Amino acid sequence: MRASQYYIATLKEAPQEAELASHRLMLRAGLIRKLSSGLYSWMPLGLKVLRRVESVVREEMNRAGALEMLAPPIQPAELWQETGRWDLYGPMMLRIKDRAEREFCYAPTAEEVLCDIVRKEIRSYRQLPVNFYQVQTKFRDEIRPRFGVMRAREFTMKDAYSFDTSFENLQKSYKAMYDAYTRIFTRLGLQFRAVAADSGEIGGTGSHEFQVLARSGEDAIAYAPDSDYAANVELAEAVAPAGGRAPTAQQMQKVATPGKHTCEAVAAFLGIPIERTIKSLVVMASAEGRPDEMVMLLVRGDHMLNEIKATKVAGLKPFRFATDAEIRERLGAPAGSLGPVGHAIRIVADRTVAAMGDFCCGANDDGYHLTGVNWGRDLPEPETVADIRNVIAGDPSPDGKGTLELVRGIEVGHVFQLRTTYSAKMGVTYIDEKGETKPMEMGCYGIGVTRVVAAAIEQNHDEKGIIWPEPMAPFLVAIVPMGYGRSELVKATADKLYADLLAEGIDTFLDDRDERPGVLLADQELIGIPHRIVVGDRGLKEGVVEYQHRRDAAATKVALADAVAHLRSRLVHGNVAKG
RNA sequence: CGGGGUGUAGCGCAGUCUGGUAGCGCACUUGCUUUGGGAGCAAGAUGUCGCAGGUUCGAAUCCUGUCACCCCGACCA
Repeated sequence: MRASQYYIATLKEAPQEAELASHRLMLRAGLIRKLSSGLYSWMPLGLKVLRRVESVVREEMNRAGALEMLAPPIQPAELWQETGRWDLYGPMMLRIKDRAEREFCYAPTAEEVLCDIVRKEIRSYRQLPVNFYQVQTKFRDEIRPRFGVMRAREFTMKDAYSFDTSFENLQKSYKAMYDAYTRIFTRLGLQFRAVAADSGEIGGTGSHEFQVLARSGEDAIAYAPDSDYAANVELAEAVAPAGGRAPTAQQMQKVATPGKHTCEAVAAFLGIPIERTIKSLVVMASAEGRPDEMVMLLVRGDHMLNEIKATKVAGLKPFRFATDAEIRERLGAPAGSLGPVGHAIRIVADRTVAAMGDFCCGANDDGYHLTGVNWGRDLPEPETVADIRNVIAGDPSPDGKGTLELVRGIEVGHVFQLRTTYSAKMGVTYIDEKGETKPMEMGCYGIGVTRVVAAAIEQNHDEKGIIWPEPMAPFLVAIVPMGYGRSELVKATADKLYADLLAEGIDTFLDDRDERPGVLLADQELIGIPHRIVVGDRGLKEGVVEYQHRRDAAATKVALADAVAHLRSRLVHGNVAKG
């Protein structure tokens, strides 16, 4: 492609709304433009990147035996009512009505539609397994869209749905998708990790997320460097401390802690390690049909409550944090001075807390804390002991191999074993060898295609701009002539090289714009085409052009005659294709 | 939804406190010069100052309301 026939939409300065590096660079490089909150247009250059990502995804999905199809993004309410998700999905779902006042939604996902297709189409075990996928626009009316296409409301998702005759076969399909995802993200040149995940509202049993590692990631991942354990912090198990309960050495004492309302402040004030303090969080649980019950959750002072884990404790689904007024009324003290001693509300202690001795907690008296507190002596043993905290770096790995480290990640893919959650509700059945009707075992598998683009930039950029991994680069090679409009020799050489590279099947960009060299080079670095050839009179005098990879610190001279061969040797195998 | 912030030319911003008829840089148009790291000179075009109402002789500026967008928290590919 020649720049003069293309649309280069680079910006010197990014619009002020963009904070994150990938968002700024996508706007500056002219890949996307915002239409409205969470809605983005993909400009020609950006779309080219998106299409390249899609093509890798398609190739690997097809290779794994999945079949591409396409379902409408607008779906009738009735299907969603069958699974109950019309009500469950809430405001995230964009609902619309047609002229006859019939209700529809813009699909946030497509389990129902695929179930509907399969229940109508597939009758026999002989037709199974099947795995249908599509690359389709989804809409989720996010509470807070942000970071450009990273968390947009409208986005492109590759979603796949597998149907099997048994759990065992589902696991095979699941494994095939897991492996396909691994190949996809590997091929795209991303640093990522597959991690065990919470399956969330979508339901089902097993689930893994594919997380691109990036400091700016919204998710926290725990992994064990000494093993292959990796899990989202939402899920990562905090194991009970080894060695059991700490021995008792102190008497319980009430001490004044004026104005100290956080564990950190209390620990510093009393001169004790924060690991000896306990944080008391008060929630209101509203289990079915019963009035709200106040429950106190205890985690160690330096630990964080994990709300997802806490929700899994019996009787706590759902819960909300108690208001200050509720707390004062029942416990007679404000939130910063609470503790489990001396009242009758239900206590849920984190495993670590249950193993503590001589600890420090609030005295339920403003300005006072208790020290030297011990379970069984100063207060009853906790009613419930559970894992309700986030793991922290240094915690033992749940698989017993070494300790955990934490990194941040961007979730670009998610695979689920749905089992028969949907198929049972929607009557997605088949007839087995014995003539019996059974629900199909279902799996679903998503990749945020548009998010992959943002995540790749997040992981591959420098102060000058984007550095595309070759498999998703909009072009593989950029020819930057110094004085295309002034030097016949430069023009002729650049044109010839351009033609030669195209003839080799190498998707090449020739920047033939009548701009100053600084502009061309700066744009080039911003756009991030991986390989660059500078053609100038200066080099041509010696019969050379300059080659530089976007990651190289400096250019190297290459004889003009060898330029094409040189590039071919630098390109990653398999990436040569006409664009 | 709670907390914070911003809306002035395509983009980045000043002007608002202290009302007086809208400005800077980049980009854009024309011409000349320049040309290996975001050019120089000259001339030019571009604004319902987010929207609505109010106060005032006069409002970008003060008041009231409203909308949009962004950032921090709960949701997700």
